[in-house]
Amino acid sequence: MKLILPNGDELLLDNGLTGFDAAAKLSAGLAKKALAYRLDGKIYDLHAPIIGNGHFEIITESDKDAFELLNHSTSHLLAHAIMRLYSDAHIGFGPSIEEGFYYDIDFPSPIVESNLLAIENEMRKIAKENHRIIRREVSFDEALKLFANNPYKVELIKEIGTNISIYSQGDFFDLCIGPHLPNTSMIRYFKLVSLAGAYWRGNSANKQLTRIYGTSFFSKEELDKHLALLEERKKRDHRRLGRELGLFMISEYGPGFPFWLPNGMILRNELENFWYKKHEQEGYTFIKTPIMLSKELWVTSGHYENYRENMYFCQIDDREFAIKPMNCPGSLLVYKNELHSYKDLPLRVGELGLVHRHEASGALSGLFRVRTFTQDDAHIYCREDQSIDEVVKMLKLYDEVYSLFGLSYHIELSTRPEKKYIGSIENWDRSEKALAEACKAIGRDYVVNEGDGAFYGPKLDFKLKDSMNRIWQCGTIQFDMNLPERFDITYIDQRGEKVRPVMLHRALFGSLERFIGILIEHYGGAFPAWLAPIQVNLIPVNNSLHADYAHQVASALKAQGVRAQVDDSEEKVGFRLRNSQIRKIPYTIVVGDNEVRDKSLTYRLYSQEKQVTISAVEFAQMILDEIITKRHY
RNA sequence: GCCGUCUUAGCUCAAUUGGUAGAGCAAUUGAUUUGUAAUCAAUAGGUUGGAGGUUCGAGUCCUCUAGACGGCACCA
Repeated sequence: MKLILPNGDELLLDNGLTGFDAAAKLSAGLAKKALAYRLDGKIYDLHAPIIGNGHFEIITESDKDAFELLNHSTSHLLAHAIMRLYSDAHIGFGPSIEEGFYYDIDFPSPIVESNLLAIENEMRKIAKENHRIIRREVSFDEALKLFANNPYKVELIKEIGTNISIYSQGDFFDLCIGPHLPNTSMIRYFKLVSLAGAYWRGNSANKQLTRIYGTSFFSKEELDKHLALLEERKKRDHRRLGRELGLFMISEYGPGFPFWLPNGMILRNELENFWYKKHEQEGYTFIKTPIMLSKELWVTSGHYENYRENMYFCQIDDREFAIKPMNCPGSLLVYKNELHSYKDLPLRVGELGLVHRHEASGALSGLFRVRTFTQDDAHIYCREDQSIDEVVKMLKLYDEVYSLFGLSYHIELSTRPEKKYIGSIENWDRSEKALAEACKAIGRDYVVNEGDGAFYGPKLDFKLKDSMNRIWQCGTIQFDMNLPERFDITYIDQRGEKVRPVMLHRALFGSLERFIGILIEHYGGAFPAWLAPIQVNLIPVNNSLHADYAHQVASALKAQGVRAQVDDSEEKVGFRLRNSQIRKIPYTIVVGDNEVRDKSLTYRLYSQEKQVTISAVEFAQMILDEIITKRHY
């Protein structure tokens, strides 16, 4: 066999030799560190004979796929330990995931978090027993016999049919495609993190199994670092910061219905003002449609038929009303309120619309998933030939806004569902192409989410990461091939004929609530000045000598729109400074004799120790500039 | 909605095998007037989420219920 190494060298091997042999031939040192090998992009176990020629590489700890290999093998180690401790348990799926691995297990009686330690200890024991991890292929019948007492594996075997591979280590074996590490002793630094329920095969009609999450690393340092990160994330949790900073609260009298507190309102209003201004510049007009509209409207829109279960209803006199779960029908009524000419298009109509949706109780989570939220919605009515341009405009706007916050995101293009869709395939193809072309036009990559479009049209979704690395959909751009028909909207073209316009739905923040939740975690509560509830906190050293000056400065700043306050409580400077830091106020200013004498200010930034003294006038200029440009200090 | 865990003062947490609820911070009051992350003292604060049950006795055990948390399912 002729193998091409990463550095371009060639390695000639005899037939039947394995990855181990190749690694040993390359260098004894490498053989020790080898985890698996890669041949033409595909990963194989070290035990596996190398078959064929191609690009060849030994995978070591530094390889991009090493983490996945390790964690997948650790999930097997977990299953091994479970089978030793709970011989009547049945194991399901056990893959590696982004930050580790999990294994779904059907326990005859539930286990609790405190059991994890014993399982972990058993895992360490097995790892040290130094078992070779071996792959072999078995026949369908043999596989059925091996897993006869595990209904989950039997189900899988029946689906796989042929070429069934199993991995074994010591007395444990599992149905698995692999690849795996060569030996259990390579698994050393891991931790079982949590316990949860999960439906077998992700289907809520199936039984719920117990999912054990864990994470595994090649060194203690990496593991410790990861565990420290988990702790840090807890500190940044927007629910905690929301309470500590007085941004919002959620009462048990209104699960999923957040209350906005004074500090949170400042942040929210700033965001809304920014949103209005930005969209005005982009040629949008604005409307506000009623929160409650007659049921018939929702029958017309199709929401009653499709989403009745998640809508709130009420009765007024003898008529049934629904609280809006979406803004589109309202927007369409506005569109139909007058005739439109082709000259009016594109029509960009924005609405910060308050919607209510009955989300499942178990789905609620802080501001991320709520039952009432404000969509920064807009509907664009345009001619078909304008649609790509419109999408390009939006993509640029989205990119500009997300970048302003320093948020990273990725785009997903969701295409026509296999069955549940309306409209012609031809229309779908055209719309999907328009979205894809718009992305290409601004050079943005996107992931295709096959068949994940809404029933009425394809969409681009913008996914942002929170501090827990959880991905949340925020922005969206959607083609709608349903509502224009249902509401029979038209415009008059050059020839005086009625034509159906293209309707695009879009939201940039998605939900203001969710977006603010993400911002809170993203900034760890230390907002840039333009969003900070209090921007400047002045601390007079001696209240009877310096407070007047502090108030003068504060008034001057306030007159220019800066949110400044004076903390002249009867406390030591150190104590007031500490409070200022805890509240994460961007600028804390201490004024004493020197400042009063020189008409200057000595400030320090949040979380920084450096003190800077400048004139009061200069300071005002500086912070105003920072606020206007929305810079992060 | 489902699986599991949890709920004690505004917050963070204590309270032996069931024996009748404590601390720190915050708050209030008083003293202190302070130069870059916690001045001192006093006071007040709780039907232990709610309802029911077992028991001589329940924060602790049981049942129901509400809410929260970690996931899963869902997310127009």
